[in-house]
This record gives sequence, C-alpha cells and structure tokens, in this order.
Amino acid sequence: MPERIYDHKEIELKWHDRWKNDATLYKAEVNSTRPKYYVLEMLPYPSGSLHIGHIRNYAIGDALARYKWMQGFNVLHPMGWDAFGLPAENAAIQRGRHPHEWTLSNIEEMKRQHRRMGFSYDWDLEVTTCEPEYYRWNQWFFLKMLERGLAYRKKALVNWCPECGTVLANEQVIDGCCWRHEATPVVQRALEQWFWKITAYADELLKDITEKLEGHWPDRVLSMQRNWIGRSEGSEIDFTLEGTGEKIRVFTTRVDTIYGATCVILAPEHPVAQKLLDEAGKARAKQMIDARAQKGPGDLEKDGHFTGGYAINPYSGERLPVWIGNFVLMDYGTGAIMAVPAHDERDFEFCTTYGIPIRAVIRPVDGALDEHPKAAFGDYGIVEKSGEYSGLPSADARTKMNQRAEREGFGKAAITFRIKDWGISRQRYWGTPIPVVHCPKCGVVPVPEKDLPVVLPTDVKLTGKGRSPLLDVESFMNVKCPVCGEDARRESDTMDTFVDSSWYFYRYCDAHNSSAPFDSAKIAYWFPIDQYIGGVEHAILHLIYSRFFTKVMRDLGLIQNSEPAARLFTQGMVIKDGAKMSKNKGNVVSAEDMIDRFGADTGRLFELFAAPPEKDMDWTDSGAEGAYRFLSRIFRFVTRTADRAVFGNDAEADRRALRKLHQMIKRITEDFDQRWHFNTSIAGLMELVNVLYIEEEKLSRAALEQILPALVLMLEPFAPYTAEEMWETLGRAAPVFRQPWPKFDPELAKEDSAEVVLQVNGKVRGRILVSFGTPKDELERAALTDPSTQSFLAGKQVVKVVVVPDKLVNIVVK
RNA sequence: GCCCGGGUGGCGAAAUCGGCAGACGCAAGGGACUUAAAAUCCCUUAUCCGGCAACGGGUGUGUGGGUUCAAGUCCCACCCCGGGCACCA
Repeated sequence: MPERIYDHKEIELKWHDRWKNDATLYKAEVNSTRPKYYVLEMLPYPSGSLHIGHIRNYAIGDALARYKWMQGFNVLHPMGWDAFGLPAENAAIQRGRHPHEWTLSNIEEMKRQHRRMGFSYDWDLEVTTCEPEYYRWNQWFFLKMLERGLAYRKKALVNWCPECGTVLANEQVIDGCCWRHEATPVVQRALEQWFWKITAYADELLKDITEKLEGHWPDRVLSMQRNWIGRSEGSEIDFTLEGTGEKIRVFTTRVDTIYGATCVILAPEHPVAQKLLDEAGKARAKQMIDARAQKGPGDLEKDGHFTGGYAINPYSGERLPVWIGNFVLMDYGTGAIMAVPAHDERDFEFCTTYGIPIRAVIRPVDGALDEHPKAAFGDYGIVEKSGEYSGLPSADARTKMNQRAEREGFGKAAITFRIKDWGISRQRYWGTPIPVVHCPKCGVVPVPEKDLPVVLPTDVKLTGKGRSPLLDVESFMNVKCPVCGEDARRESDTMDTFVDSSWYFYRYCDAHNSSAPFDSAKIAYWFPIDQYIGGVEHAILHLIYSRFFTKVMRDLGLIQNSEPAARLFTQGMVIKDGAKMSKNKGNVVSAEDMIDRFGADTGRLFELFAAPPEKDMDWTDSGAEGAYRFLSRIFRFVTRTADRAVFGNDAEADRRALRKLHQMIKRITEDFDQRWHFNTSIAGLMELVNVLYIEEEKLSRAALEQILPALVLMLEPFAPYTAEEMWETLGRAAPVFRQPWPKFDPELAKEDSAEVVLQVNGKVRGRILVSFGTPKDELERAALTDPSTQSFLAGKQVVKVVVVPDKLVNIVVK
C-alpha cells in the first residue's frame, strides 16, 4: 500500500469546498437548552487583505469557539465588517474608487480569506456597518439620544489645515502639522459639532470598572480607562473680578492652599479673558491657542500674559492679578485656576518666570514652615498663615473651607472628570448621516423616524479637500422642514465610525431585523458577550464608547445588561524581524502567502504555539516549518496506524501511552478552562505524539482505538482541517467539533510510582522510586539510608528532615 | 514624573499552590536510511571544573539584600526593556 503523505493544500481545499455553502454548520440556536457562549473577536478593518497579525486574533477565538462546541455549549461566533472611517475613505479616493464600492469589494475579499482559514463563523449573522439598514439604526439611536438630552450641538475647536481647507482628525495631525502638508501648522478653528454626553455616565463607567470588570478584563485596559475618565475631587471657588463684579470660577484639588494663591490664571480662550484683553492681548491669546495645537503639550514653555484685571480671593479678601496662561486648559475643570506657586510645580514655574510673589502656607506635620518649599510640591501637612484655618491639617481645612464656601455661596466641593463628551461629528462623506434638518424658521429639527434612513448620496465628488463633499450635493442637502414644510438644509456632518463599532455585537444577534435594531429577547439570551478578544489598541476609544452605548441602551429599556462583555482578552502583537508587522516596514506576511506556503492549519498552530496569546510573538518561517512538521508527523502516525493490520501486545507500552494521553487531556482541558496557554497545550500534543512514535510497534489495537480519536479531537481547535481529514481516515463521520471533548481518567493519568528527590541542605543528591502514597516516615528512612546521600551525611549531625510525600525529602545537616 | 506589564540557554519559551530550573519547539552538531540529495527516524545540546570514559563536583532565572529546610516563584531596594498617561489644577 502506498504511504499517504500530508498534503495540506489538498486536505484544506477538500474540506473548504465541502463546507463552503453550508450556512448551518456553525449555527447557534437562540434559547437552546445547552448553556450559551458568545465569543467574539474585534472587528477587522476591511482593507482587503488579512495578514498574520490579524489571524492570531481569530485563531485564538476560533480555538475557543471549537472547544466550547465540543464541551456542549451553544456557541455564538458571528462575523461582520466595520465601515472603518477615514483611512477607508482616503484609500478609496487614492484609488479613484467610490468608498462604498471599494469597501464592499474589500469585504468580499476578506470574507473569502476568512473562509479559507476555516474559521467557525455563523455566516448567517453577517453585518456590514456601512449599509443603509445599519445607518437606519445608528440614526434611530441618535434620535433617542436627542430625546433624552444626551445629544447636543455646540461650538468646539477642531484641528484645521489651512492648506487643505479641511478638518483633521487627531490622528492626522503629525508633529503639529497636517499629514499631507508637513510644513503647514495646524490651527484651531471653532465649528458647530454634535456631541454625545458620555460624561453623564462618567461615574458609572468608573464605578463598574471596579464593580463589574475587575478581574475579568486585563488590568492594563482598566487602568488606562480609569486614567482616561480621570476623576478628581476638589472644590470650585468663585473669585470676584474687581470692577465688574463678575465671577471667575476656579477648580482646585487643594483648596487648603488657597491663602497661598498669588494670582488667578485663565485659559487663553476663557470668556472673561476675552473681555479683559486688549487687541494685543487677544493676539497673544490666539498665539497660545495655536501653539498648543501644533506642539505636544509636554514641549511647551510656560507662556502667559497679564490681562489687566484683578480678582478677589473670597477667603482672604486679597486682590490678585488675573493672567492668561498657555498651560491652563479650557476644557478641564472650569478653565481657570488659582496659582499657588509655593505648592505646585507648574504654578511655581509660571510665577518665577513672571516675577509673581511666592508664599508658602503648608508646613510638614513635624516641621517648620519652609518659605521655599520647592522639594515638597503637592505634599499635605498643616495649614499656616491662613486666617481661621491656621493650624489645621490639610484634610480638615479642606472640609471646613468647602463648608464655608457652600454656606456663603461662593463655591462648593466638586468633582471633575478628564473625560470629555464624545464629539461624533465628522466633516466627511464616509459615515452615517446625522439625521437632522436645519430650518430657518424652526431651527434644528430631527428627521422623523419614518423617514429613516437618511442615505448617503452616491453621486458625490470626492477630493479629500475642502469642506464636506456632501455640502455640494444639492439633491441631498435641499429638503423640506419636517415641521413647517418650508425649504431647509440637511445636516452635512456624518457620524464618527466609532458609533458603528459601539453596538455591532448587539446587531450580530439579530442581523436581519428590519423593525428594530434587534430583538431584546435575543439580546437577553446572548448577552453579555462571554469572551471578547482583540488588540489592546482599542483599550480606550472602542471599549469606552461601547461600554457607554450599552449603558444608554439599557436606560432606553432595550437591554438588561450594563456591560457589553463579561470577559475581555487582549492578545499580543505579531512581530517579524524585530518589528510590529506593518506595510510601511515591509515585513508583512499576508494570510494568502501563509496559506500558500504552509497552510491555514500550520499558520494557526504556529501562532498559538510560539507564545502564550497575551504576549507578543515572533513570527519566524523556520518556526512555522516546525509546526508543519508536527502536523505531518501526527498525520503520518494516524494514517499509517489506520492502515495497520498487525498490532503489538505490550501491556507496559499501552500503559505508558495511555498515561500520557490522559495526562495531556487533563492539561489541555485545564489550559482551555483556566489560562488559555495554548502553547503548552500544543506542546502537550507534541509530547504525546513523541511517546506514540517511541511505543508505536508495541501498542495494542485496543489502546490505539482509545488514543487516536482523542488525539484528533484535541487537535481540532488548533488545526481543524487536518483534524477533520484524520477523523475521516479513522472511519468517523460528521464534523469533529460536534463531537464531545475527551474526558480524562485520573486513574490512568497517574504515574505508577513517584520519583522522590533526595536533598541534603537543599541540594539534589539523588532520587528514589517509590510507590505512590508512601508514608512520610518510610520516605525519611529511605532517604537517610540511600547510598546517594551517605557521603554528605558522613560526620554531620542531622538537624531536621522535611518530607513532602511523593515529591522530595530534604535532610538538613550541620 | 505617574500608572501598568516584563527581564529564565544561541533563539521562542515551560515550570499552574514556595518543592528536580530549562518541558515543547527552533537553530546547531552527530548518527541511521539513501548511489546522492531532500524528506523521514534516532541521539546530543545551560555553563564551568575534574576524568579516556560511565560519571562526579561547582555555578546558574536582570542586580543587591531578606524570609524559608527549600525562592524563577514571597518581601525590601535598585537597574534595564516595553506599553500607557501626562502642564488635569
């Protein structure tokens, strides 16, 4: 009989073709009696090609999905496609194609690649977020937000490139200049923008990190989110402007230092500053604002300008000069601070630059008041030189001062967040149109629900320059006002595509619903996502926005869960030649190439084997070849054993092989259930195959009949095509992942005897084989009389003997 | 500066609860098979010292201390690498 060889191409294409049109293969049922498991990898960008960096994400999710199927779960593993905003639009323009057509053709190509990889998706639940039906529900959510006061419009500063005459996203600003015009500094421009009130949920977003996500999401992601939300407790205090009596409200976390304040500093764009400043001063303020846009904040020198005004400290009655300063941010706190140069490093720097006095008011608990307390900026202590508060510890002074502010109406204890409302307006073509109409008579009017979706026009000229291209499409822009019926103009802004990705996983559960974004009953069954898997680069934006969206949907009564994902897993990057894989560096290995050279199974297997999934992994071709060799090795063993007629009959060999088998079932099951260290799972399969090669001739038919199917079943999550082919070789039918996961027998997994290490003073001197459960005193006796320890015991006194049953004996001598 | 990770052979890594450091793979070297090569199969491979050898002994998980019969693992201090945040008042 000719020896069958492992031909990955033949095998993978065979099964790929067999399953290509079977939509029911991985179908999950809503309200199944089996326990549910919703596993989801983060969205792919429809760039048209997958590379092996992407594959890792799916390989992890797919292994898990297949394992859960085999464990008897009702697994939802859907697949969909994000519209992916700016880069998609820009790339389409560069290629002279319409973004919609371009994106859809990319999606088709990526879908083909995903299928070719053999991933176990529920293809029926495919969602494409750039389709009108998805726009409809984005717009529906927008209207709901508007009704609830969670959507609003205000003038806000945006990055503006004077050369292109266009708005730039933050990521398009490189070193303060436009990404296309490296010599053109970006300026700040005020535009009317739509916002969603994520700040209304800041407290809950923060609280649930601790209450719901801690321990289930990676610490690193949670700490980034905490940082981003940035809650700080302090006080808001009004300083009264001399002359006009106008109030300047400042925010401070250190109201206890207020007697040390020597000036008030406003953000350059602060309205009070704009009133106080003369023409020259206004020009200086503008300079500061632009400079801030162009440089990273860290590189900016302190810059300030005296406004000419004075304000009164409400506690001391002291008259303080009012300045503007480039380091004071309009969108944090109140846009105004009191400067306490003695106890704040930034204030110190500012005040020394401009010769503003410095006055210390905090002394260490066990020390004296230092007039120049430079070394102890920010320290708490005892308040001095502070009127009635002198002598109080910082914390007490704070409480008392807050109480007085509240009582006398010039301030209060306050909490400030760093997180800002989510600006969803984009002056771009590509994105969901914001469903409102601007009527000269009625103002801003929402588009009635029955008129949704507002669809993007297709006859649009895309240049990537100037204002939104939608403004030039008269058929789109000109509408009748839904209220008065008069001529009106459509809103030309489109939504940030992060809106799409904020709730796509809900739509996955009910992808074809045309009367609602989804059926709430289906969500109640599937949610929360049991396991969400993706790159850490989404730690802030996507993962905060989708948490926010979930809470809003809950408050709209659409869903019951408060968090989208019960567990989050962030996988490491794929590194090649010492660098992250990227087109710029030219070190990309495309999925296509990988499948061609090694096969889909080999690629997946190697990616899971090379490192634990949360760590970065190095892709090396030789490493992939090793994975290929292993698949060949296991395949050869299974196929030639299936052809075998004569078997050995060595009970000892059977026992050794079965022991290894059951030990490995145990290890791999635990790896899946607890740690996802698939590298050790695969190493376990390799160990098992190594033992099988050694014992091959001696094994009985009965032992092989137990070992082979279990081996194939355990390979399935990592290399499904190969597993499927071997399963057929073994004369079995139906997809492998529908088979039950093998169970291990603890009795068979047990070693016959324990090897006990003998140590003298902690150093290994010998080892003895004993039967399991040998009592302590017997082990001690054996250790003390074993030849290996004798030379180290001679002439010494035994002080102590530590015995760990079945493991070691340590003899302590003097 | 602050907040997270991490540091183990030539390389990727393993050691899950404080109990044999280096499983498994890559690379390298040797052997078998072959006219030959590829493929395959088997063996060796942390390091130093002694020995022809089987073997024996020492050292070894970023550095320095500590706890313990026993530390890659726990505690303290420090060094280095990676990531995130950063005039946030």
